[in-house]
Amino acid sequence: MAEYIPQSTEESWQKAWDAANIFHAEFNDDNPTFYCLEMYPYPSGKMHMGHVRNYSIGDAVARYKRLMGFDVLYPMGFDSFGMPAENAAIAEGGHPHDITERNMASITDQIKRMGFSYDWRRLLKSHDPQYYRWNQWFFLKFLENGLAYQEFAPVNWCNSCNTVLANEQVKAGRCWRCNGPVIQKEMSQWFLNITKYAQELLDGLDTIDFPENVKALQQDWIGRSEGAEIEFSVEGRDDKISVFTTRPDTLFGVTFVTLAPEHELAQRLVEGTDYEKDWKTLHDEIVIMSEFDRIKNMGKKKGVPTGSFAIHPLTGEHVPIWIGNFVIASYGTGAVMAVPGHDERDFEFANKYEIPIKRVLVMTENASADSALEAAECDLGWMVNSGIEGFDGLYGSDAKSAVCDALEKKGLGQGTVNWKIRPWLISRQRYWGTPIPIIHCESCGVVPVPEEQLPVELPRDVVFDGKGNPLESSATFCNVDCPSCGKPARRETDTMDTFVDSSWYFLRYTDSMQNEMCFNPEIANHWMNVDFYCGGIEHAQMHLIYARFWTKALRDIGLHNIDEPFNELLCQGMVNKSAPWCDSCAITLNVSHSGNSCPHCDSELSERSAKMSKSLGNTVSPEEMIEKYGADTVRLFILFAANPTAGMDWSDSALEANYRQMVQLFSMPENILAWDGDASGIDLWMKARLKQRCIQWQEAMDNYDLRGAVDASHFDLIKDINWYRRRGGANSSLGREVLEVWTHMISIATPHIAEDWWRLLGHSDLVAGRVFDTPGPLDSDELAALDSEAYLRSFLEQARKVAKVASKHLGGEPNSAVIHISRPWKRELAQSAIAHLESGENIKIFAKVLADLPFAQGDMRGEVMGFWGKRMLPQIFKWSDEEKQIIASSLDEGNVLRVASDFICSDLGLTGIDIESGVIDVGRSNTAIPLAPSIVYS
RNA sequence: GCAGGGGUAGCCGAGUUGGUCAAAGGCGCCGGGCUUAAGAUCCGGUCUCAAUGGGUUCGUGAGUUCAAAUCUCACCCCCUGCACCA
Repeated sequence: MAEYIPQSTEESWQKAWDAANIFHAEFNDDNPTFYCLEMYPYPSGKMHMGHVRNYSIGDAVARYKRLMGFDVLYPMGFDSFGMPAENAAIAEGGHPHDITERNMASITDQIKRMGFSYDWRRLLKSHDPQYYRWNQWFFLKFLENGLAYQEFAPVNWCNSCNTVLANEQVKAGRCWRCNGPVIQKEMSQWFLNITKYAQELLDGLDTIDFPENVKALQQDWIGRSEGAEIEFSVEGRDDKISVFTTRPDTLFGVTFVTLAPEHELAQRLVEGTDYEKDWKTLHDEIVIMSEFDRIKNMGKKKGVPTGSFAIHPLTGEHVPIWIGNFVIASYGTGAVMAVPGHDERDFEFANKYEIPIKRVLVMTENASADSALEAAECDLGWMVNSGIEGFDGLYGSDAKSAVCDALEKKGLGQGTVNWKIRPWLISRQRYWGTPIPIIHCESCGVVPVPEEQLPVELPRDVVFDGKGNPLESSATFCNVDCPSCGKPARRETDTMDTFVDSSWYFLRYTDSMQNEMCFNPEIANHWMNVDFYCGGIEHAQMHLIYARFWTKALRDIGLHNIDEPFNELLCQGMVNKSAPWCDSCAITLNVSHSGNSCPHCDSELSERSAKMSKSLGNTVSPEEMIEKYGADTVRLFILFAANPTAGMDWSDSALEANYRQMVQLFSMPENILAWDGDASGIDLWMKARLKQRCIQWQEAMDNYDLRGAVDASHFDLIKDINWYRRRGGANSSLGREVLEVWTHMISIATPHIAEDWWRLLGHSDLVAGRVFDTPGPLDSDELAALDSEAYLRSFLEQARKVAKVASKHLGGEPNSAVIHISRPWKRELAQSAIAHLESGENIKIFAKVLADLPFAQGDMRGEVMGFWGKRMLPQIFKWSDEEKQIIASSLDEGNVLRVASDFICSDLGLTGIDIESGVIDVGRSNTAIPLAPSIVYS
């Protein structure tokens, strides 16, 4: 028998696929399309298990859709700009370009070894000038329509990366990439006004199939809050203070106004007064802090008075103006109307500085307006103490809009919506990214690079010394003539955030084999949007928001007509492996501590599953695993070990088990093709079972339940074949039929072995390039065959249980049995009860119906009625739909067992069985009920 | 605090339109067949008891129902994100 040696066959099948061009996606207007995409990977030098899992999932989906007759677009490429390559260039010398190309070549080899069905012709790489020129082109378009702009602003600055960061790239006050501290710095920067699309980004979430948690993350990030912008004038000055609040209904409770220390008015209010010194102290303390540290320190509320007063827009009251450390300049207007009676933070602040607290809401209707406030009452309530006619008694949104209306009439405020999402800062002071196509001219100012001069390419004559922006070291790059006036000018040296690259790559894939335009709108519209997008949850807010924004922005400059780039998003779970865990320190340790005690507290270590990571040392190299077991085994393990969205634990023993499964599968065609029998009674069952498994497999795949699909194709069918053989089946032509269908089913998860099978079946084409002619639905004969076999199997299971008990009583192994099928009236009873139930009647009145049935008359009445109440009533509900259907069907229990009696005897080790059915008087064996005959051994 | 997702047998994990559920499948473990033998494979078992039956199980407690892993309420715990956000 041939041996399973995937190492020697897999690569040749990969070459065969390649040579046959079967993964090339072509534009056919009439065919149904499917766009399957995995998140644009950064080309590190090595493929890791996360990649393997991601692509194994995507590839199975792509192959499935191809089998089902779709034109499948399934491309691959590299998000190849970014700081790791530049940092490597600084650390080890060399150039980011060369390092990137080297890494790409090596990871590409590894990806190809897995046999994924990509259309490699469409390969993208961000650092290709033919790619990033379009980033520049889009930027110019955005500049034209005002979506891109430059602003001098305080920004997040990462010292170790030497660049600014977008807000969402700052995690817990630290750089998302290097984890270094982030400080605030004022710089002139380029922004894209993503806030213009905030509402659409929020609404769009309802139209796409993203997981709930991703939707929640995006909603949080977009951060819509509805409220009012209200203007307070300042006593004795022309200045106005504009505040944003979500609670205009509490406006009458304002007892002070608070400004951010760096609010431009703050300084002017205190200048030259006694209050200036205190303000200066607070201000200086605040401005050096990162936003994160400020928020962290908000627990310690600090404030200084200004000595000035603001004028309440509706009542005209004068309230003091304070400066507080808890107000952030960049959020809203940098000023807060403080309502201590109904806001916890203001309550605390007012108490600390002895500012009056006023009740303007009550929490129950008609409650006393004078009751004391023990704490801030922050829920919605009924307005009281408004001091102006027409507000008291209003609640919730009525209260809010009444206040907004009043403000609007006076021109001092209006209802408005505030967003947490802020303009996207795209400037980066690094080399390895898309140069921003701008020229700074002393006389003309900021001049866009003319379109025909694109791309602005990255220069090679650059010094990577880790000091400042390397682009500034290139004279050839920086010195340029102004396109407008021709005088010497200087190029912008900022490059774009690399999230720009991944914001439209999926559009480029649809038409990446030309350099005339970014993509042809007709072609993009044909393939888009992405039907199935698979990747990690870590991109839930950055990439997945930017890409949605970019898609809408390109739509609005007329490049396509797609609203949302991704339809179904699947976030694959982590790949974990156990690592030492200290329960008392609550930390996971590097695997080098395995078997030792905790290095911190010396207590005993246990094991816990943790995300594979270099720092824990619990990684598994895909390369080694492929080398050892072959790509198909790794793929099978990955898909079978857990559902795509669940975390999965790496297990060497489970991997070995899957390898054995592959070995077994490999031998299947040879075994089956050696069958030399003729048609037999069990053939119908085998045919039906094959159809059933195929349906199960299709349903699972349609729901992206890859585990369920693999279960049917790689595990269940083997068991079915075994059963068929046990039941005497060996029909050679049926065997071939099974294999033909089965090969298609295994080809999506383990494509190489599927080709082995296909070749053994005598085909000269490739199964990977086929459309699957599925066996279709089950007919009634096939359903009956499934029923009778299911009945037989459950009978055997029961008979074995009983045999155990019986041998105790008999004092030895039984050698024969009498099987009593339930008496005919019991089946009739069951049938009428099921019919009764299914007609929608209440089961409780069935006893009356029963009393009129023919078999419940005379002497039998007592027994029948008793049996109904005690035994049959609960049983009716225990039967499955399938079993109920069998009972209602024409299945003849006695006949099924009689036909199979030889098989039953050999299976139970009996010399003979006697089957009694249709018998009225069965003596002591009256426990039999439909589908559960009684068995008496002797 | 708010939001989203979870808690199922030794472990992993399916199952949540109430009855198909003592609960799929995998791993582990045990027994048997095959084999000179090992591995692989095949068959069976794997909550519990006085066992063709009964008892007790699906985070905890209560409730609805003829019937609850599944529905309702409260609580506990875990993961993820947001957070003195105006």
